[in-house]
Amino acid sequence: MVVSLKEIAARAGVSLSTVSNVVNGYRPVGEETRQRVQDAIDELGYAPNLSARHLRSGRTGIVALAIPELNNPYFAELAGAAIREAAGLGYTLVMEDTAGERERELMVIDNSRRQVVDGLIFSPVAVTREEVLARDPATPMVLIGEGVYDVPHDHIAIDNIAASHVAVQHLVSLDRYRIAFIGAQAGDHRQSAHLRLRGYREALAGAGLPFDAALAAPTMAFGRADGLMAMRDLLARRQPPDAVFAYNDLVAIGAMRAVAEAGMRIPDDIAVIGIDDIEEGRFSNPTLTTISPDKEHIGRLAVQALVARIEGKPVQPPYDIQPPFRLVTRESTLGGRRAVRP
Amino acid sequence: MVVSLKEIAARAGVSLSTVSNVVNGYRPVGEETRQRVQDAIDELGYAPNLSARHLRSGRTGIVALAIPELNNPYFAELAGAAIREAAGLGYTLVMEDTAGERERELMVIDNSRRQVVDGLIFSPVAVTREEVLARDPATPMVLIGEGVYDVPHDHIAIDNIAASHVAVQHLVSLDRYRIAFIGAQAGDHRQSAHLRLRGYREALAGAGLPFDAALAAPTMAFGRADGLMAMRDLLARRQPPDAVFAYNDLVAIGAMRAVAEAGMRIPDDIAVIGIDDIEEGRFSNPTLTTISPDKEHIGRLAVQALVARIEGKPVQPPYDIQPPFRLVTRESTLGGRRAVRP
DNA sequence: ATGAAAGCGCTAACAA
DNA sequence: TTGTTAGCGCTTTCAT
Repeated sequence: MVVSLKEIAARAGVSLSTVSNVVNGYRPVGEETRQRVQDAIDELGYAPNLSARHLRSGRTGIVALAIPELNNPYFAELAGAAIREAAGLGYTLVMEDTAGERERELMVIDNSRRQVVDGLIFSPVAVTREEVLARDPATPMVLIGEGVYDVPHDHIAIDNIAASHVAVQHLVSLDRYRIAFIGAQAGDHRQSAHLRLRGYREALAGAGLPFDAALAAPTMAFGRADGLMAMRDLLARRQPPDAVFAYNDLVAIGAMRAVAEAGMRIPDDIAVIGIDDIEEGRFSNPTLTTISPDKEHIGRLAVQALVARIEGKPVQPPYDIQPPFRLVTRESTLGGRRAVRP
Repeated sequence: MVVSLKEIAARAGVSLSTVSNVVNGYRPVGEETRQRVQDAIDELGYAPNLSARHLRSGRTGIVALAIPELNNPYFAELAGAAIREAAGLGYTLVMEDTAGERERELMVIDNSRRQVVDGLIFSPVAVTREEVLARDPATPMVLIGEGVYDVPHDHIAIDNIAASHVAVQHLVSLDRYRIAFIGAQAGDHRQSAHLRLRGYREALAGAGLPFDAALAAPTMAFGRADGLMAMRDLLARRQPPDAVFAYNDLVAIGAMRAVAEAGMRIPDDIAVIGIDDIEEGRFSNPTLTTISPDKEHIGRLAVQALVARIEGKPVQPPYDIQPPFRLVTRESTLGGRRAVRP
């Protein structure tokens, strides 16, 4: 049996608006009245009808998280944090999988379609800067990860260049000199592939190492299969690399698989490092050295920033937050030391 | 600018209900009128207000998928299929992560909380049969995976016993005789752990092998870390197993990690098989033999069954569907044959 | 401090 | 085939 304000009002012998006020605290209510209403609510088990509330107030209490691949554990882990934070702030988070396709991304940012969410956290892949600018800004949006830059939206992403520096420097510190990068992207979208490539080149230069275009392997996408294929190519070269910096952990895991297939050893023959610190890399053979962004932090921050916009907190210029990250060394670069606790 | 039915009606010179009818097709509309209305809709960019529609019709067009762990790639992959199917049927799917906690599961099945979803797809872990029965059946629910049995709800899950038979028989066919099972559950919840254990025992018996309780390792949960720990214990035994059947792929991967840590070889010393066929197992070292349920199928079926209930299709007794599965052999049981395509 | 009442945008029953 | 209208449950303005 569904209970509405009306039943509560009747039971407590007060008007609709009084009940509404005890529920929402929009205006003060006398202590004795409040108690009576509260009792009625508890007894009858009232819960507000969100659609009605929305129809009247214009808010749905729903925020969306649009990501390119639910399959990518990085996003799955991030989503977990975002869902929890949203729930804590009284919002429901719904996930949309854009598959990284421009079409679906456009659908997602064009919220006017159905005014069903109060805000959007979006990890863009294929969409252009112009398309983002053209968007109706009525519902707030915060960008995570891949950046579409120079756009009036909050943006949360690690410092890709700095992260790449750390990764490459780690490899250099291991006396590796033919360091490959897997995930060099061709097109001008997927900014972070660019940034990571740039960081890679800068770090090489900083270490006095030459940049060899043959070692910067482009991929179609950024999954395990892409890493596998790129690494096979690299290994087929006359001079294979002695280390690999992968765009992300998934690519790194694919690359490690290719090395194993080829009967070579990690890290003895080839050291491997990724970015993301997905759980998978803590249990792979060998375990994967990686750059670990604080996913929990990113998820919470994204939701907080979005909710702040939705609720019209003092209008700030768009944030551009770079959450912390750290190097986590494991077997794929440090070798034989078997970890006791992964 | 948000456009409502009223604007369309005005622009097309017809009444509200006519516009509503061309949008929803509830009653026929004259061809010429329809065209005029459609033009207005296209020009003005009308999209229905879902909250208003819901308030009136009692339907939100939202279905929930409640799973114990977003982090488990099995569920992530399943969710992808479910989201697509839901979208195809005109529903939005929202995900809830129960973390396998009884509290959160109870929240989820008690939809009266806020009548915000039309139906629920639920993968129960901790909740009891009685708690499911006590639920207000007003909004339909379909159960997937872990079963709470003898309950009036559609249920979709592979035949756990048959799957376990196939797994164990595969190991037996490899001349393994000390076959361990990791994931034997103590409590009476998590039915499928029971069923898989039972299938394991039956298959051993069928092969004329003794059941050794020391080889049926219980775990706290079913993640990589659980498999790792259980396998370490198993390896510390005087007589370690020569094969392992793991509750799922995640557990299997943890177990494989423990074997690697111990400096033993897979499958030479120990063969490993899991259930789920998550992508991770196609790229692990070694690649993981597994029982592959048709996740796409499960996801679609669950949504279809739910939507059928929601839309009040001819009332059938609850389905109990067992989607197909198949054995996928890889290196963790077949050894050295390096796959060319994983 | 409380109540009455006007809609939010839509669907569906009732009329024509 | 089309139009009119009564709410769905709630928030919020205007009275009291």
